[in-house]
Amino acid sequence: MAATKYWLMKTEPSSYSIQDLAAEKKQTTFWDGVRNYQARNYMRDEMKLSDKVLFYHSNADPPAITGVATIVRESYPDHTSWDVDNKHYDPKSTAQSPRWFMVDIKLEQIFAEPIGLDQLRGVAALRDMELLRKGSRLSVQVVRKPEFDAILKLAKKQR
DNA sequence: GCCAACGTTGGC
DNA sequence: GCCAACGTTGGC
Repeated sequence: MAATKYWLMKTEPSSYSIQDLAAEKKQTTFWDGVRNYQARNYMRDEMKLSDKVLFYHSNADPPAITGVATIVRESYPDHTSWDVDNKHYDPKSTAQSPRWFMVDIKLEQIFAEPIGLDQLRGVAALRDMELLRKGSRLSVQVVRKPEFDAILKLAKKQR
């Protein structure tokens, strides 16, 4: 069995928050709307069942990691990409030849307190974390295991 | 609302 | 294939 990989996925809570995920019937959702090739490639090629995902709220006050989810379905075409009424419609993507892909995630835990960017920046173990790099915009990012562990530890400490 | 940092598009 | 113009992201 392949080693568990760790990821971070961004969402604007005004469009979809971790509370929305918690309110889903089975606390699962499909991660639609990604329209960036690198982020797509991560989802399509590298995300595997039971990989862990840090759930990040961007454009929030404060921007913060709010919990953890896990991959419960590996990549399949993002059907919203050929839905003309969808906000993320892409005329170049069709059911016959899909351009965009998504995965399903399931909520594992909501942190008692969101871990804000400020707090993350203060942690030595996270010095090289992609999220904290200036100009880091990618909505699906790789997280190293030591980084993931450090964040879980922070989440525990503040309970 | 500003704007730096990116990614994409399209003329050449 | 270059690169200017444009659009988007996302912290502040």
